[in-house]
Amino acid sequence: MAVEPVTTSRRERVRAATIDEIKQTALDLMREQETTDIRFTDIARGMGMTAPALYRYFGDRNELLTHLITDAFADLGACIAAAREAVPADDIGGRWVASASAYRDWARSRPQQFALVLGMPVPGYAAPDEGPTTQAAKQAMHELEELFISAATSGRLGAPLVRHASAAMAVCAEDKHPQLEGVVPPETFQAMLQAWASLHGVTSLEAHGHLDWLQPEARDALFLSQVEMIATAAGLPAPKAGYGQPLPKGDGSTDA
Amino acid sequence: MAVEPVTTSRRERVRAATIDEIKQTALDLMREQETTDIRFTDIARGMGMTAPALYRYFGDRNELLTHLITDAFADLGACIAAAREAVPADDIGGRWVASASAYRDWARSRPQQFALVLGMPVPGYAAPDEGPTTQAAKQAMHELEELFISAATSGRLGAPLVRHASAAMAVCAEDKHPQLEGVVPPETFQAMLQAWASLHGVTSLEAHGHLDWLQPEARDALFLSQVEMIATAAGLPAPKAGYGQPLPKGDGSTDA
DNA sequence: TAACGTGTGTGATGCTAAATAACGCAACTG
DNA sequence: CAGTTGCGTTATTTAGCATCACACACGTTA
Repeated sequence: MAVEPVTTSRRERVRAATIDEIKQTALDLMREQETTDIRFTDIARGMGMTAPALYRYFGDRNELLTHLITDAFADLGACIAAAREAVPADDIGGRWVASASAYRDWARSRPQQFALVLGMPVPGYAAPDEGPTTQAAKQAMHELEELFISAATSGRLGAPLVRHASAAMAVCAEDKHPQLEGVVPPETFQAMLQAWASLHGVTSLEAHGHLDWLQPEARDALFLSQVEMIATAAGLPAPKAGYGQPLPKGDGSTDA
Repeated sequence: MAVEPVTTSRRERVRAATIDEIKQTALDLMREQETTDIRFTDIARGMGMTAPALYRYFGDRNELLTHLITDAFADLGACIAAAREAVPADDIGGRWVASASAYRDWARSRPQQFALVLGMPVPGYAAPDEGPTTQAAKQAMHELEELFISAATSGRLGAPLVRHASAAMAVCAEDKHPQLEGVVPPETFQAMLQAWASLHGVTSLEAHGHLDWLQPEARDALFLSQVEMIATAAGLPAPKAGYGQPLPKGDGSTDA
């Protein structure tokens, strides 16, 4: 930890801090106003500045949103990873429940950011081609893949409920994970995608308010039973503590 | 079919046609521009009118969007129902595959409308309290419920993969379907919600482009295997034709 | 046939917010 | 102490939502 005097100039550090403050203010406004449609004017006023000043830091509104999206992906991935690592490595089922709960809690505690990354982006927002969003989405999902890969390599992954996979699926699996040929069969790859989709489905419905007619306890119960269903269908072992309680929550501490 | 001269005046009919044209133009623009953020100016120009004229028909942009949302719900429900009814009533599994495929096809063929009803609404759009959207969402989902209810009442619904449901879930189930107490046990109600969530998940990921990295054939395979997984987990019988082909597609003929 | 009234569309106008331009200020540099 | 660079400000332009006052057209009524 030697002092490196010139790697980052003072100006650069101040600038980085300002950028962070802009992004944080934008997120705060999103939560306050319950929308992803934030105004440069409001962000600036929230910081005691005027709108044009923000253009020194972001070329336009799209650029700010793109940064928020990539940050959100990284944060989601970090939350999932943290929740997973908080459970002993030999408790695959426990790690699955922890990861899934982190996914849900992240979405519930930041519905706007969730919409930003996994819903339809803000109107007028055009994702850059070969966008950071796509790449970052893969990275976030990789945290879930990690779980399946370690389960498979340690031989603790049972056969999925759907035991057949098409040739196209096998090609895609091999294309995506060439190093896992033979270790993770196509139907397991398929089951992993199913798990992601099902987890995303229940999370998405809840985050967007489509389950509001259920009592909160019933929503919790639905989520846990969904997690159990997914695990069973994917061949993941049961958690050692059972499916009773949501485990330590990965709440919003790693916020972008 | 007697001629009823005065029930709807000529003016009223012309007005209704104009309203339909406005909504259709708005939907066309959404598809063209691939966004839910449509401008009154553009709608008007597309009809050879000017923007202020639209305010004769809709109080403001929100009101138009609300109508589009409720229409979309009705259309989604109609597509699902049509696909379901196209399969013999005794082929529960076939009806499930048809319904799920209709759900997917509807979302794929109208990604903007899908985002409108089941994603996060347009920025700046505030859903009316006790909104038509919530009520219409229930109605659309009822088309899926219908399947489970008829399966259960005819005794062709097996036990779900997750055989236990919490007390809160049981309360909600009874609260929602008081007439089905005893016929549809809480764990089946829970399994139905799981099925909806899982179906929505894979559909949502695909509609929003998060599965674009898969080959189209692999996406089809993933969807079908997901449908099979859901059916198995929910206790629905297998379709008589097997899970091989997507069945007659409920494509976009009932458009709003 | 002529006057009237309702429904409908238009141009003019206000407002808000994104984005740009031109200018002033402060901090570091030699 | 002067020059450079980066940051922030006050105009200004542009675009779109929403409202207003006015004009036209159609159907009705005298």
